[in-house]
Amino acid sequence: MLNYSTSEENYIKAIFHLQRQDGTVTTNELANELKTKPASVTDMMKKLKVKKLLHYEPYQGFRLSSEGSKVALGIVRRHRLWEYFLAEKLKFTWDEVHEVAEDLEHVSNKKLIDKLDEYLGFPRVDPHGDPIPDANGRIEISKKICLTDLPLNKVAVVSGVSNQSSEILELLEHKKINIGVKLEVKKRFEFDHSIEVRIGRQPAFTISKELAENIFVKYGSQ
Amino acid sequence: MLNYSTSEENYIKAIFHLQRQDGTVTTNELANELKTKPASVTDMMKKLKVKKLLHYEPYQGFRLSSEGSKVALGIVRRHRLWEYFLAEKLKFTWDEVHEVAEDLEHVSNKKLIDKLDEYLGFPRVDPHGDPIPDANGRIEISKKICLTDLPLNKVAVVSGVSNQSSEILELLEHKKINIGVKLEVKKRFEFDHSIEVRIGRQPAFTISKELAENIFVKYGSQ
DNA sequence: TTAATATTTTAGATTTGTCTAAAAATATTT
DNA sequence: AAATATTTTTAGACAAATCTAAAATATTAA
Repeated sequence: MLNYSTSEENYIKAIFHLQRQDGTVTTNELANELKTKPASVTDMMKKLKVKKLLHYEPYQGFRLSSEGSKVALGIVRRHRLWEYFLAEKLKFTWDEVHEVAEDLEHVSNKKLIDKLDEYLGFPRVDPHGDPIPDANGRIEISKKICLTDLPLNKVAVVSGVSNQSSEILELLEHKKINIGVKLEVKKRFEFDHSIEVRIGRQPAFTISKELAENIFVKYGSQ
Repeated sequence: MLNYSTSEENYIKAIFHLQRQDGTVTTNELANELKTKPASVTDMMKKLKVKKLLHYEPYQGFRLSSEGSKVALGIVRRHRLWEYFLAEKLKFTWDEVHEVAEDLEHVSNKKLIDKLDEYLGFPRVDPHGDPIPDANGRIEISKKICLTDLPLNKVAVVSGVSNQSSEILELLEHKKINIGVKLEVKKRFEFDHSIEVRIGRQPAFTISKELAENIFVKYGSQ
């Protein structure tokens, strides 16, 4: 595996994350994600195409090649292992780890990362609940979990409802909770086990324990 | 404390290490140390002078300013803490840690480093025996230690002899071991506790246990 | 103390990654 | 389908860090 610059790695990682929402990524999406300009994105896309890390034809958007995906999985692996280390060993809180891991992930010494993995006991998910790719780049397909078990502030995609009655569907329709909707749990109330949920950037709203028990979501970036 | 590029940090660190051998560092010395060209060194020296990290007049060599020394101590702290982590926690051998730490040292998040320090139990020296600066940049002045206790391959400076007899002085003179001479222990022999010593790049030679017990050295980079 | 040699600096070029402004291509609206 | 708007790309510039070759300065040796 060749070595890539910090900048190249950041582009690859961003495409990797945007890809699984769409399938192909656009220039503006990527520029927005990386807080850079569209012209810079085009420049970099040409470079990464030459290096065979992605599929790209002018004006057609881009998608990682299988080599590009391998590279991305390596970066994601480093990022998430460091996040786990920071939270588990150094006692950072879960919301502080991402920023620090953004820097550590670019140290790409394979032996370092594999030994870190071993030291940490081969963790399967990072502090946000995202799965950690193994040394061969394999990542666990995220399983369906009940909304009652979703960690706070973890974006997940609604993937199923167990009770199929018309009553629950009426309620789901009213709350605009459909299959494929991305949401996160903002708060849990001990009193009645109700849950405060937010869809995208809309205002949060509350759903009952009964409803939450019947909603299943998937999370994890792949 | 401002943030410096990886390249700037590597120059600052190299000057810091070369300084304590001489006092002022020359363009060629630094180019050699960093495996770069003299012209590149001059370019960087101008930049670091503007940033007030060093004292420099054309053709006169350079020396870190007090601000530059502070920055250098921060880099050395990060480097040595990571070395300690790699050896102690990840079970790297002492000769592998330097290379990996060269990359990790450039992640300059103060909270990360201070928490790492705490996690490691505030170690005083790295796996090569070099002292680790504390969170305020204070570094332990290295104490005299007996040549019998000097770790292998650790360059140290001869700073004293306990037995002052003319017999020992004759022997020391013959072996060219004088105060200020830099040497390292290459090997210890269990059989007679004799020690193989090397001065600079000259061929190694052996000294007896009796002699070694009377030679004291200082080590640590400051 | 000059002449030869070595060191250091300058001048100008190159690479990487970024930017702005303008042009080209694609999408959307009326 | 033509006009308008949006997106994407190109062209050209710039900063950081490096290099080579030539010029300036310092050191050494005759």
